[in-house]
Parts: sequence; structure tokens; C-alpha cells
Amino acid sequence: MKIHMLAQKTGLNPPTIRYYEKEGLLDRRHVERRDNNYREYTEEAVEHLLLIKRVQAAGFTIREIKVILKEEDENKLELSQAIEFLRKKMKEMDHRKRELEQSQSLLARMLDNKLALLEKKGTSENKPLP
Amino acid sequence: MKIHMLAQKTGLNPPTIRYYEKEGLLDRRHVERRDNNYREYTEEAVEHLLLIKRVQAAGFTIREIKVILKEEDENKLELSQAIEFLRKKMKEMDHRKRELEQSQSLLARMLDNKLALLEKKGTSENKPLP
DNA sequence: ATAAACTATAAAGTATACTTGAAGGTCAAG
DNA sequence: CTTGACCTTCAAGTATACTTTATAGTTTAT
Repeated sequence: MKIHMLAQKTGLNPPTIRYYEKEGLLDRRHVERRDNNYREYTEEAVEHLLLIKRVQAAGFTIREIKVILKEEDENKLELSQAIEFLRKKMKEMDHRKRELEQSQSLLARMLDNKLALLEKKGTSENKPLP
Repeated sequence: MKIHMLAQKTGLNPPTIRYYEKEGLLDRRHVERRDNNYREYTEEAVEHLLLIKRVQAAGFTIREIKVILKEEDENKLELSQAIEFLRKKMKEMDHRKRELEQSQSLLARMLDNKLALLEKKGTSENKPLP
């Protein structure tokens, strides 16, 4: 499929996809060139980009994603490094999750405070959401 | 206390603290000027900055933090807006948490795969972490 | 009293992750 | 065979969140 189609299927736009390729996030499993120099994408590319979106939303940088998603070259040293990296990242994600939870309860308290304030200021027009 | 002290207590550095002030994240509750034009920080500033760090780690931008942490001006309209904003953000955080969890199980699978690969390639020198 | 350490401002620089713009090649339809 | 919708590359622009640099005033220690 061509870049426009892939863009539609992934919710990204063409320049972003080209940018990801330039940054090394796509390889021969996902894209090749046709005679006219147009990029031709595989179905695998769709999954790959959706995965990138998810991992990125979880707080990874593009360079980090590149490290964890790159095609395994079966090199033992790099494999060990990738494993170490993944372990480290899992810990970081635990940490981030805890921070997220703490911030969430913080926001909940702030929300309560503000709701109480609103109550106090104008009881009549106060309409809490259903 | 002066900026250097606050920096030590919060793990930020002075330029960052000045930057936050410039961006409107600190107000009269946290900082004032002395005769020599030096900033004088309150103890409240320490808590405030630590809170900013936490909320930021949870994925908020500085502008968003500014909105949720700014001193309540007791204006009903802004209050309602802040409440709406907080509700929206809580939902976003739920979403981010789910994505984090999904990414985590994804990474766990990848880790398993890589560990299996490592097994296959060289059983002798393979030392899984304790 | 003078050097070292700390403070101030303003402006420029950096990194990340894109987005936009310019200038041109390709292709399908009328 | 040209128009319009795509495709290409490369360079420059944007937003966020700082960091660094330059220049200068203030305080503290010897």
C-alpha cells in the first residue's frame, strides 16, 4: 500500500511516517521502494506503527523505540544489551505508573476542593455532571 | 531561602526554577524579592516544585500545570473551567495508565522472546539476573 | 578590600518530535 | 495531453522545556 493509505490506517500523516523511517523506525519488513521511487508498505507496517504509537504514548522517545523494536540481528552482545535495556525500561514504567497514580489522587483532591468552592459560591446554578 | 537552597531541596537547578517562575508556575505564595533584588523563597515553594515535578512526570505540560495549580481567584467561571479541565485530565490519565500497562506487557513479551533467543544462542554463558 | 561565590537579566542555543514549504516527478481520468 | 491528486526530497519552521552564555550587580570570607 502507498503512504496515504498507511496514514489513514494508522492515524498518522505521511510526513510523520517518512520522518519515522528517516529515524530508523521502519525497515525492509515494513517498506520498500517501487520502480517509480514510491514507498510500498506491507500490512506489517500498520501494526508496527500502531505499536509505535502505543509505546510512545507510554513515554518512550523515538530513539528508545528504535532500540527496542529494531529487527533482531541475532548478535548476542546486542541481545544482552536489549534485554538489559528492556528490564530498565520496565522499571521506569513501574515508576511512571506510580507517579501517574499519585498525580491522579492529587487531581482528585483538587477536584473535590474546587467543587466544594463552587458549592459555597453559588448553590443555585451549580450543576454537577450526570 | 535563596534560589540555590531551593534548588538543592527540589533537585532542580536555579535556571529551571527561574524559568518556571517566568512561565507563571510560582506566585506570591512561593517567592518574593528582597531589597537586593534576590528572590526569597518560602517553604511552600519546596512542596510546590516537588508537586510540579510529580505532575510533570505524569505527563502534564507546563501550561497545563499552570492551569491546575494556579492560585484560585475565586472566580466562578474560571473555577468551572478548572473543574472541567481536571475531569478531562483525569480521563486522560486513565487512558495513559492503560497504555502504560499494555506497553508493559508488550515489553514483557519482548523480553521473554529475547531471553529465549539468548538461551538458544549460548547456553553456557547465559546468566539471568538473580 | 578584593577574590570567590552567588545573584540577576536577556538572549541565544539545544534536543525532541514533528510540521510546513518549495520544487519537482508520477499517474489516472477526461 | 493536460489537470489534479499523489508521490518524492530537502530545508526551514514550530512548540516545548530547558540550558548555556554574556554581562553585571551583591555578598561573604580572608
